[in-house]
Amino acid sequence: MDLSSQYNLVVILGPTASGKTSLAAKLAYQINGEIISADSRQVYRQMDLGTGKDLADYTVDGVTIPYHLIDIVEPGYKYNVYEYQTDFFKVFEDIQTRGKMPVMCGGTGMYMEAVLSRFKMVHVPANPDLREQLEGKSLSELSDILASFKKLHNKTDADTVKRAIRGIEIETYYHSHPEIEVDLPELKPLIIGVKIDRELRREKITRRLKTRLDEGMVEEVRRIIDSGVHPDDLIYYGLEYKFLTLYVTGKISFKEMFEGLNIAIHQFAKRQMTWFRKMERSGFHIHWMEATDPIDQRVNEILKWI
RNA sequence: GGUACCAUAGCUCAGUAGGUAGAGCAAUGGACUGAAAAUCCAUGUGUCCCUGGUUCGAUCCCAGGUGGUACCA
Repeated sequence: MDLSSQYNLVVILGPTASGKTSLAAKLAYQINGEIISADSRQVYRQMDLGTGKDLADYTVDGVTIPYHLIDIVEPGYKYNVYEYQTDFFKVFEDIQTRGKMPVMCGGTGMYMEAVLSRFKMVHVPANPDLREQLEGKSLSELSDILASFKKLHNKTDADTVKRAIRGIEIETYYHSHPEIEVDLPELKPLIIGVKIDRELRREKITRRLKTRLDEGMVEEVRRIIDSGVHPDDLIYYGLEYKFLTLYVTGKISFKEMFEGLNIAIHQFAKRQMTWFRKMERSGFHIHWMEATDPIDQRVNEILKWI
């Protein structure tokens, strides 16, 4: 009997600093798998230390496990859920074709859910006529227009003029193409969650932040800015890139940067857990495992389920 | 050693004409469909430093302690 017939995807999720990458790599090594990253920031090239890429984690016993959707776009670009979903399924089918097991690993809840819930998302091209028509309207006018639609698809936050216009654009497209259907592959996922005690998680985050600063995280940000990426674009990536850019451009002191960033990462980890709990409530079964349990023991346990 | 000022939430501080108290930050819970490491919503938190006095009643007034800060010696 083919063991891989029960599941066609393994998912490893968890908050930042839970050690999910090493677990995913070790597991992939055992099951002839390849990793599909689900991280909205590791898609960017050059943003290594700040996004915690830890590429060394993908090497197990001298073998480098193939990984995907890391280093695929340039800093400054605005990657999004739609692109992620498209890229994911492309890679997913490719891995399947080659007879290997896809292992999705990451902490970006919305990206993972867009895949697991197979959100209906199609390419919506820019609509120049519509954009011209909406030009000059205030945010509240745009919000009213957006609200007047009987929502078919788009539920994005319309908190800036640009996003509101894009929202209207997407909504308009869906209304004028009601026949559109998306055909996504069936998923039979085994979902593993790595949980870590709250206090331990905070300690690890702070320790890791210090290490990465020692390793040159400030220089990395400086280099990216020098290469021509506008500081504002970097700030919008949040966390490390936000606080380090503010520090590098002299807006805040080192102390303010360190303390503010440390707190922000703690808050981020909390939000990640909120998302995972919601996924459970909405019907996804997550097998939780303790981050502090020996990694081989955890891998063996997962192997039993597969 | 003397003088002055201070002591209230995890932190920084406000306040009570004497009726046991409130902001910001932090923390915690939640939302999330095209920037999601973003963005947004909700919720607490207390020997008001200690002891005594005045008072129906003291976190607040008075006295003494203790600790801190500044200046003087």
